[in-house]
Amino acid sequence: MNAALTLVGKGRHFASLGIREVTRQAGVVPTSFYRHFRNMDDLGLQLVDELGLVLRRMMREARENVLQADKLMDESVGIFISHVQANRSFFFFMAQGLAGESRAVQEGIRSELRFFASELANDLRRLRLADHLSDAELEMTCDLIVRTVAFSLTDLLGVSPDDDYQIDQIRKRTTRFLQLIFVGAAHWKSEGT
Amino acid sequence: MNAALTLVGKGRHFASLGIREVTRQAGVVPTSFYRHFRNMDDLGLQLVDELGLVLRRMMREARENVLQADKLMDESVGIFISHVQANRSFFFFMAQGLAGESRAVQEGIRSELRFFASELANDLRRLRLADHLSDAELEMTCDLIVRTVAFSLTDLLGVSPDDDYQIDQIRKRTTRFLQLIFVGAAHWKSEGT
DNA sequence: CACATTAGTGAACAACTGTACACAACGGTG
DNA sequence: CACCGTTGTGTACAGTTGTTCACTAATGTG
Repeated sequence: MNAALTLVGKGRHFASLGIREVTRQAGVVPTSFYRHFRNMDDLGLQLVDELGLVLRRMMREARENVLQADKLMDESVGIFISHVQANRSFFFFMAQGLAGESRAVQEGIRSELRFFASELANDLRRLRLADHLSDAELEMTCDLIVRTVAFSLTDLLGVSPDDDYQIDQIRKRTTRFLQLIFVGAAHWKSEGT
Repeated sequence: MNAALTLVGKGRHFASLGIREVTRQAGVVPTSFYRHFRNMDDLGLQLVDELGLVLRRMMREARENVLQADKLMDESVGIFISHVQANRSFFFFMAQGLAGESRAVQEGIRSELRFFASELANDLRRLRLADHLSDAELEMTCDLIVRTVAFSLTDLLGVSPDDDYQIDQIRKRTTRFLQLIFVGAAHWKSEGT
């Protein structure tokens, strides 16, 4: 699994990896592959599970560090970006998998994102930051937030990890996106639908 | 190019396609490939160009059909969805390419999206729907809109094209996302930044 | 320690891959 | 018609692929 991630981190697409290639990178003979996985899709599914752990760690850190509501977004986006930097290959895999070739992997990642969104909704409720929204409205908002951040991932993975300037641009842009969404959510009811 | 698109439309990932596979699908001998493309990346780049045309057609249709501002979003999302249905393979390619293996293709698609966002900004200006926003703010809003719709693409491609119920769900959700963003944009200034 | 399970090995296979080359059919222009 | 640039063909080759099988090394439990 590490070998596959390494290759993905080097710019290869998961869908184009072969068994021999992965085992070669792992420093192991091709046949060993079958001791652990039935095929590449299987490997992908197990990677999705590990990806879930990575996302949960990120969420926990965000929960612990976001104390005042006014810095919520700056902090969260910052934590997101630092986790992406620290687990670049995983996030490459995630970005690829969303439109990947294995339906199962695709569905797995999507379900991780849904879970993330619903956890986020819980947190916002808990912090009493969305009292005027119904459950459905809050869920929609969180869904949009997660999607927006997930799309920023594509930007983030497109620039070199050392390019601090570009990364900062992405952070600012993402933060403004979230602010815009929050403003929308804050005034949602007043518009009526 | 059609052969490659066909394979992608069948669920294959572009990154995993080989020259022989594509030429086989095209009903042509492998060596013929080199008469038209240097390698698969080259083919990808030319597909991006064609994708640009598809997007432009879609934009034109939206411009012609969106007459009253109040139905703007319903109409636009509807047009988007019908174009996706009509050019499913192209949009598969686009979704894949965003996190694809060829940096050039990636950049090409991203630039198509940027262009789309800036055209959208022009249109909104022209319709006098964003008079209270500065150019930069409008651009940000349109960027977010395009991203949101692009992400919905992933949802749309994940369900069967005949599953009218699910497609309708996606349309409604996407429309609400856009409404939320518009509400945010409408109240943006008043919040201050 | 002895034993059973798990992880890794090496050789082998047919099938497939990208690419090179010299050659043939085609289509339009003079 | 003759000519030439473009597209397509057939053959060839070395390298890679997924998967199989019988084998050995490592591991942890009684």
